Amino acid sequence: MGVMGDRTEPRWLSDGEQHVWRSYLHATTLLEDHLDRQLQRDAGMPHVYYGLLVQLSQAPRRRLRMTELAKSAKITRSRLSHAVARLEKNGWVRREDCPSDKRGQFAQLTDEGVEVLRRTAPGHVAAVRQAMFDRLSPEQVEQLGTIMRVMAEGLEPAGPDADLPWLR
Amino acid sequence: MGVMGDRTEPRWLSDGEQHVWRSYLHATTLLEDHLDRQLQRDAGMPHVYYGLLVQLSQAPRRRLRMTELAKSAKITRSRLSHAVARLEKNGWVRREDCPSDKRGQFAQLTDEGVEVLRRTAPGHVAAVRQAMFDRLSPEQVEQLGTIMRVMAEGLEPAGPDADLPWLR
DNA sequence: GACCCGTTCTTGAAAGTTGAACTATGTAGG
DNA sequence: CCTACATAGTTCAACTTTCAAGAACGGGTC
Repeated sequence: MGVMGDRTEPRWLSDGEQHVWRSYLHATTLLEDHLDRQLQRDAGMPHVYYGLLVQLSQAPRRRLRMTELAKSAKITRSRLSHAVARLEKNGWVRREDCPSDKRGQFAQLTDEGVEVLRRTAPGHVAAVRQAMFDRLSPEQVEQLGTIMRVMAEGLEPAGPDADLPWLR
Repeated sequence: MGVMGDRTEPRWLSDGEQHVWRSYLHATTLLEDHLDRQLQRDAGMPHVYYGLLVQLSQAPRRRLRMTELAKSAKITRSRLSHAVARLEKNGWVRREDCPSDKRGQFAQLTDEGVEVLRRTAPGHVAAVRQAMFDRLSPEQVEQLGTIMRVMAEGLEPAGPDADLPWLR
């Protein structure tokens, strides 16, 4: 295969593959919408913001540097800045200067933030369970885990030659 | 289990389940981000908008009623209105009045819209293939299809008692 | 017709996201 | 010290999404 200007017919998806792809899109968008609405209603924030609180709650001293939080939540620093600003207004997160690096900021989960999680986590887990784990057999759960890990490997940013595909 | 005010300890996710859930979130967000960027770069629109053009391209006379298009793309009518307005500005979609129902509108794919798809579809398919089908075994693809279908069933809006869970 | 109710689609404002530009700080080399 | 460059985080403008009205039509019923 040439690197650029490849004029050969692309390898379209087979009928089966198309069907799987559509099912994938269907299910993932429905689930993300469902969780977004559930959390917006019960916790007053979108799913991504909830994920930020969860990350913080599991970090030592319930705080993380902005960049680390962005990486673990797989969002841009820009997006995180806006998100933390909003969560700060709600009183769920507090910013703290990093003593060792004056550029740095910690995002720290407040007690109120912990309380929000304590109050809303059960409903969220129930939603996840109802949509996924209560409907799949143990074998399917295991298969799903394997499949998702494989897919993630191929998409890992800065993964093995991720930005140097011409070297493969 | 009580219907409301259930004070029993919620069924938290097991370690294995948590791991699968994280892999799922990780993979799906990475893939969606990847496709969004790929299409924004190569086609000048986000993934959802691209999906709208695809739906239209497969419809008879390359047109659909707004509500049907919204349903098949699983987005709200409001969102679709804004999206079609944007696609119309690009010249890729045209609105047409419905003769039989004066409230109705058709969204019709223009020749330019077809051309955009023709030009960008190969790259998009390649991205999907590279992220999913080239990395999974045929068995895994089949497993994924089954799993996604099962999950979608449980999330289907207006599905079996979807909004009446207390009757189950 | 007049009324009511449901459906179709649009609109406007607020919230969220993106990518690029920008500030401030750290780090390495001369 | 000074320059050059990298890193951490924010900000701005453009764009997208959501939510709550709202405008217009259709299909009854009286």
